[in-house]
Amino acid sequence: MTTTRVPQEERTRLMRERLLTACVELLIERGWSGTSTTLVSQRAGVSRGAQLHHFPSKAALVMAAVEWLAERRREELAALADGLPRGRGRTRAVVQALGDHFSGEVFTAALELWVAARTDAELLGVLGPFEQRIGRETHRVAVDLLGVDETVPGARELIQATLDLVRGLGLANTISDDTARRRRILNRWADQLDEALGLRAPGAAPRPDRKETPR
Amino acid sequence: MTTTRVPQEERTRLMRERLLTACVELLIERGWSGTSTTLVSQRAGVSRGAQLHHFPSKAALVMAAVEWLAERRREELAALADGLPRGRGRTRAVVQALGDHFSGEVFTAALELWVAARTDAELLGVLGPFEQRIGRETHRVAVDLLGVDETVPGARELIQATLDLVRGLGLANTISDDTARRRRILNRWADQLDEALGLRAPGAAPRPDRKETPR
DNA sequence: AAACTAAAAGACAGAGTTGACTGTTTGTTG
DNA sequence: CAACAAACAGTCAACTCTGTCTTTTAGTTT
Repeated sequence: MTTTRVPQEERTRLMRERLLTACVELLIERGWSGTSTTLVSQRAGVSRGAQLHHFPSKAALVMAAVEWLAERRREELAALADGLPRGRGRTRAVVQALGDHFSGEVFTAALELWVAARTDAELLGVLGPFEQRIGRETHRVAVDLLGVDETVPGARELIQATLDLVRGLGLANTISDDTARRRRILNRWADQLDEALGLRAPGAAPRPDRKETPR
Repeated sequence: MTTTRVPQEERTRLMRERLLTACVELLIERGWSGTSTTLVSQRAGVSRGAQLHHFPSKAALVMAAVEWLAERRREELAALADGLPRGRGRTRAVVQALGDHFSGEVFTAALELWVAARTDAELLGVLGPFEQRIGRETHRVAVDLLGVDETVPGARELIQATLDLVRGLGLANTISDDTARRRRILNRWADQLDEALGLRAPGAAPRPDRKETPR
């Protein structure tokens, strides 16, 4: 009599995914305080009972969302590498791409969690370690993409500065569309990086073959 | 029979001030979603009725808090100028001071409002113009303090980048104490600024000792 | 001092939130 | 196919939040 056979494992996976996407969508649309469990279940088209079955408390739901978002951020970051020019305008392209990444919806959602975690010990306990890991990974990606030699004194700090800058730009972008300004600032910044890190050798060969790390 | 004579004007001023400080304190301690009107009146030691008399709605209270905070930010920023060395380490000192400003409590409170405003049209309507004005003022202060010639192409963008950078660092500082890292990054960036903007006369020794800052 | 107005207090209604709880359906397993 | 467990549905109580309303107190004005 069972019309369609759906194994439990799959059903669970689907339910959880629906709830988590709904949760993140709400985070983006209505912010942390506007994301109630009731709304999440409504938007996900899931009954309250089912929701409470999969995530017995709001904390559980949000923590799962944190994990899920982290994965999304990682994916988006990885996709960043593709399609970037390799020669002359490399640095500018990389920096702009980072800027876009930190001005997207995924970052917005993360920002909501970030700010909420500041005053929510439970959330901070989960988010803290994740952010630390994501931070390190992002740093590595940036170093990779730019092809920077981190043993040069001060180079590491400049990369960190670059990442904190795009974070700041992302913050500014939440309130008003800041794209044009961001473009200008980041282009200038990229030039600065080129000069300071000798990616464009001062006076001569544009960036001696610093072997590009693959992937 | 009246034991202490307090004119109405003064009473009003005091009440409003108590409520606003309580509101901002709560913003810092419990974040936007943790700042309920009930809590504000409790913390201020003001009855619910009195609160509603002075601020007939939560929106009214928060809007007044926005104004009040803006004033505080202005003051803090103005105080920044004092006590900064004038000669050699000027740029570093200025940049560090900016970094500290954007990592303080006042910034934290503003950040809560900022993020909340993203998904709250009414709040955004009030905060938007304020932030724009404060942004412009901060930019001017930075230009002043650094003594930058903004007619130089690209100089303006570098100042903007500096401010967005400290904003990003401020954001990072909310979750974990980031002081040491911030110091390093900003020192490095200050050197970069000196070089790029010719604040240190070209021809003089370009920063001989890159000794790592202690602490 | 009486009349008037602003300030302050606190109770209350209405809406919304969270999570517990009971019952029903669906898949899995012996 | 019978027994069992997981998944799903929906109601309910306790709590919190906001803003209205009535009442009392304190300062101002004539």
